[in-house]
Amino acid sequence: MQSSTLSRAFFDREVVSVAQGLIGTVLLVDGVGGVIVETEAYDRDDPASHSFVGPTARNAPMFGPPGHAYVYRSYGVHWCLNGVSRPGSAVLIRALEPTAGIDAMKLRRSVSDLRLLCSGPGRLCQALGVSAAHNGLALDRAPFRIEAGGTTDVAAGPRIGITRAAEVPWRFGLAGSPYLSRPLR
DNA sequence: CCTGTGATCGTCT
DNA sequence: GACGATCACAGGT
Repeated sequence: MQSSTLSRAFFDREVVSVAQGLIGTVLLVDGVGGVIVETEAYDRDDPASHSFVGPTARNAPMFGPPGHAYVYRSYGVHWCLNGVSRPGSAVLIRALEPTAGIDAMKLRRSVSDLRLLCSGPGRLCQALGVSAAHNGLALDRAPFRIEAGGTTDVAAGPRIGITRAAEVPWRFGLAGSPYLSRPLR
């Protein structure tokens, strides 16, 4: 029996609900990945969001159809993966609990500690091999796969690494998971 | 455990 | 020309 995968309709909802709902699902890229344990929501009218300034070349996927990937480069070094929700909104995937393709992830990251494999948006993209080549691709077909999971233990807190709207509690995580990029009290 | 800092480059001013 | 939705490492507590 195959696990059900998330449909486009899942992403065509209010972005905060999507961010919360992604916690506990399984994200795979070419079969490599794990359980999503940390996300952040970014909205169209959100000063911290890349979409706040309106459509640009970089944020174009955020204004495209729901259920697609928005991948951007962070600090000139790292890649970060988002799932696009309604126009101008997206969910940043911040951390996974590694479960599939662990050897491949260790090789890509040159790290053996499971807790350091996918605990951060840049780290998980490196572990899963996500790059600009994935920008704009649909999340419900290869190489992506997101399997429905679900959890009831979602905690919230302020988002990380932003300066504007820093107090908005749109960071979500699996409470107590050792795979969070940072504790979520 | 915690804080500070350099790396590095695309994007927008 | 400035600034990041980050990471790794160094050093002090």
